[in-house]
Amino acid sequence: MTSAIDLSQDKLDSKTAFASGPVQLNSFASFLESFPLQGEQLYRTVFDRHAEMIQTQKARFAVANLEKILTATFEVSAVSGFDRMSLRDLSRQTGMSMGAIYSCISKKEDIALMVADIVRLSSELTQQHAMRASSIWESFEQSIRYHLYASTLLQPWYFFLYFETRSLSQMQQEESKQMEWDAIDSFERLILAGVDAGEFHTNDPRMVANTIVVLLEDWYLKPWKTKSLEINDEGRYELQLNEVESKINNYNQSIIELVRKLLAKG
Amino acid sequence: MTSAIDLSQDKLDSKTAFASGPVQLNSFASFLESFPLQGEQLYRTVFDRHAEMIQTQKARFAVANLEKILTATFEVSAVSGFDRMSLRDLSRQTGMSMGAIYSCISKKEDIALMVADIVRLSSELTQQHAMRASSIWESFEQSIRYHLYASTLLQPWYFFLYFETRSLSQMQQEESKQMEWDAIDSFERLILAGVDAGEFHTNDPRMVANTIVVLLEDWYLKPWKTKSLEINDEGRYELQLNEVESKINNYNQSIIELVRKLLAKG
DNA sequence: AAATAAAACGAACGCTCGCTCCATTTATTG
DNA sequence: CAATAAATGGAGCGAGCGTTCGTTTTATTT
Repeated sequence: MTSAIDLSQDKLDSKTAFASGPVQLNSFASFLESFPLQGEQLYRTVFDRHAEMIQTQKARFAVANLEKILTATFEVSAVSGFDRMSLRDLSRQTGMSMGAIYSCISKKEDIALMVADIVRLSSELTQQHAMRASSIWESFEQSIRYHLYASTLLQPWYFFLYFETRSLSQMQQEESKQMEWDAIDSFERLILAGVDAGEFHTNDPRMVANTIVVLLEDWYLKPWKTKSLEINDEGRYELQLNEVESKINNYNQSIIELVRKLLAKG
Repeated sequence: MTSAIDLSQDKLDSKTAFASGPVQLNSFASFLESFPLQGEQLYRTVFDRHAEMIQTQKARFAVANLEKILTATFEVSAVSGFDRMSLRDLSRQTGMSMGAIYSCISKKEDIALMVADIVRLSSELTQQHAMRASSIWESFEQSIRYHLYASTLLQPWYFFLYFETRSLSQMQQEESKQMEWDAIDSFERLILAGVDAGEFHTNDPRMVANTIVVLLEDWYLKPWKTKSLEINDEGRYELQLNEVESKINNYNQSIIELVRKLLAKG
């Protein structure tokens, strides 16, 4: 299903994994066909980037189990928090034994580390993409769209990192904060470029940049605001892809309109 | 110091406690002189509203200890989260024995309950106040100002509730969500009234309302964005009141400007 | 000053946690 | 088929948890 660029190799080098073609932003559907961090590939990436802490050798097994573990983690800890989730809960929820779980991780904290790593990777992809646009305004639109698409697809991951940062080491916590700074900086730079080019006008570029970032966060932190974004039992969006597509478009359009007003001249 | 409307009674009825005079919004300084949920009065309110779960009888003792407990809770759990904070941590931080702590609470969860209750109370005060303004625009300004003042004074409380909701019961979690809905609804109603009156124009009143609420949340969730808002050892703002005053004014002004643009006609 | 009540103390209890281990069974691979 | 890897499932470890309670200290009243 979906993209399925399955390279079918064990221990794939993580750097080459993202040399895949450019991500398409015409629609969420085309994004799904080109974005690498999803489905089997997503968990394979987790496996590749954390091989040293994983005892299971064959990617086939590890990938399947990592999917179970992470999915269950999101389900349980969205309600009660990561700290309150015991590995016995996790064992029950995944249907795996403690032993099986501990052959995919070396300690509980590893789960949080994996999530943090993937979100950071996804954010890097987002940042990289933004540099490709031809005009400033297009760059704006693409960047916002990419943010929305990626954080919709990886919503539980983004959500988890935001609320469970404090389960990570201080250094990791700082890095998460830095991700927000980077996002704000990046939008601010765009705005300043637009002001210099005479396309925009604003007295407070940082405030506008901050507003955008905060609205983008709101999208994945409070999915209940735009309801019915629940995923089905298999964690797929396909069944209601049209619906998701239009929700994203609406929210995207709202942000764009808002930014347009905030940066209007005169 | 500060307001000090000390009624010096035990078991004061909680409802009469907030019949105090109207809250002043001319400046943060005048807000501090009129807002009831601060200093001794704040902890007395906690005591009054949770007397049934508190063993300590004399308000004098309970109030002093509640202050220690809550202050320490904010300090510890801001770093490591409420779940990771053990009552032994709390005992160390407060200098109180386990027994002393347990004569102010009946179980750990009570601490989170107390915080949730105060934040809800503060939000209610905010909502009530907004109804007093004479013009729509004034109502806007007052409401935003009140939000900023209250959430600055009670920053650790608001912050704690946001990040530790999942330590509460499902019902309490729903109530917290409802608080956000109410805030958005309230701003949306103001906007719609302004549109009807021909003062504002917008295609998406809810988006504007949501943006305001999210920016107000950002203020107390990410104090590091506007730095140097740290309170001193005694938890007071007085030493740098001028600085706080101008930070709030700046942020308030930024929001107002933003809203003005978003609701501009033509 | 003595008597009474309230508050503070902190060792101890029962329990759950993260984590390990291992004999056994099941699946995969050469 | 033999050899290797994965998964099972539960017993068990020590640590640390929230909570209790008999005792001691402090405060208040008589």
